Amino acid sequence: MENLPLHFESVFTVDCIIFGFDEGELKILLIERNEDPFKGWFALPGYFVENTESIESAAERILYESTGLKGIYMEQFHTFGALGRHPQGRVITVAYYAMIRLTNQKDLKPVTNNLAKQAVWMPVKDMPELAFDHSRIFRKGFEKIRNKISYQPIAFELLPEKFTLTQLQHLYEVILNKKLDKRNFRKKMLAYDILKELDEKQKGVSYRAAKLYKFDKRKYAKHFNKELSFSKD
Amino acid sequence: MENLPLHFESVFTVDCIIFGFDEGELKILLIERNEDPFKGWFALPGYFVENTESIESAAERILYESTGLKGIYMEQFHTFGALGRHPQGRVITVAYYAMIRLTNQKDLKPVTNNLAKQAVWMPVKDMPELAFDHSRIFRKGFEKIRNKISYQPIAFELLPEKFTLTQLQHLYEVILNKKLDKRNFRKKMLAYDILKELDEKQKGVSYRAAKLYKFDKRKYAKHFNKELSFSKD
DNA sequence: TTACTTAGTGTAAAAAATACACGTATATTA
DNA sequence: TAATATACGTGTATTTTTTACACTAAGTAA
Repeated sequence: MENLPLHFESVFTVDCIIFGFDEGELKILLIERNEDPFKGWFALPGYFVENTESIESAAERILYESTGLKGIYMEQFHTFGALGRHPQGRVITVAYYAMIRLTNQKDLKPVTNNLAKQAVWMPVKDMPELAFDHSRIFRKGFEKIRNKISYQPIAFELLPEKFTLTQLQHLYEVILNKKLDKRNFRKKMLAYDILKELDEKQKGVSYRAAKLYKFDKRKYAKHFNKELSFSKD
Repeated sequence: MENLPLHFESVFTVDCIIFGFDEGELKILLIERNEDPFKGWFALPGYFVENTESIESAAERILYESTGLKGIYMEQFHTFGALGRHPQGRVITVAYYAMIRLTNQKDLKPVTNNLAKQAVWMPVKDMPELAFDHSRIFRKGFEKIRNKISYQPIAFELLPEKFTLTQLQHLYEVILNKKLDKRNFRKKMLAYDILKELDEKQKGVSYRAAKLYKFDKRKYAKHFNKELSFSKD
């Protein structure tokens, strides 16, 4: 640390768009701020990055502290550093998105701490205006995902481990905000060859039960030449 | 600036991959470092971001200081913040790429200053190992471009203002690193409807001269719903 | 005028995306 | 146990996009 010109230092943070899918709705995790500035406003979960951790570690830590979850698909999508985005001074923010499985929502206890009065799962369609420039960050991240999902199936982490093709289609429809054709959707999804058909059917529905499928990471990696995991910076 | 927890400050910089296309080769601008660490190594042009400028401004400034050019297509593509990427301490780097027109290369005087002994246009195919983790940054940026160009025509800034379709095809071939079919390439490129055919032919060739075309920003914006310019963070 | 070099062009085949409808299985209820 | 209601699961024809492929035309140079 001897030669670095320290007068160039800036405060910087990680903010996270944490997506969940519950009751047929796409939701994101927001905290309600308990401190000025923007006291009482909703904001993306975020935190300062320590000088002893990588940015990914910081993002993982925030995800963990916000949801108690680890090992989640997470992707850095943009860094925001406009002047004036924080009223108290220059702050650089690296933004990530993550997708998590909301089925055991009971296990997920959104944080309450001195900064956050409460944390809530907010349906994307009901999003209020957020603190700082977080609305803008959200829009940019959401657009990225919408874009990406069109050519790369990345949404499985949002579903329960076992899911039906109809559930998967509903998820796509919510993210893309349009109706999809059932037969074409299934054809295309199966053609990706990344799903494993199970010998099991869904339970507890009052109509013909659908087959369950699992996401197959091995096949995914084979076809998309990518691991579904953190990238190392 | 009153309440920000300053002990979270980090040093951070912008690095730039500046592409040029010259003599049928894709090149990037590198500086040869004149200072430790990595004295004598080649590195991406980069600099510290001041607390009084946005990240984009810093990137523009670096581009200007490295090449004397302004108003160039530039895109942020990733932020690198691994521990240990700088031997003297924690440094966060926001990476951009830019594409510039190398035809008036005489006007471009790569910087010489105390940090940089010299600046050179290095053919991508001859890239040496770079200082810090710059090789990795370069690979990531190059991959992004290669990816993007496949579905969005962004390479015009590399060509002279007026160019032939064959020149454009050569550029694509160099970036994608594969031969393309002439008829299919032209068909597809013209179908984008972003080129303006000029009433003019190339000069000074010892064979049949080809028609010249111009990139049409208006049409581009119309089709891709995007301005070819800086985004404001 | 001839030789040389690149420009410029079309069509057929294959692959991918889209549009579209009905019989089947299961649970519920009358 | 029969009727009803609900979502399941499937195939084909059409259109669009992508790919493969080769020759004549124009201009320069000798």
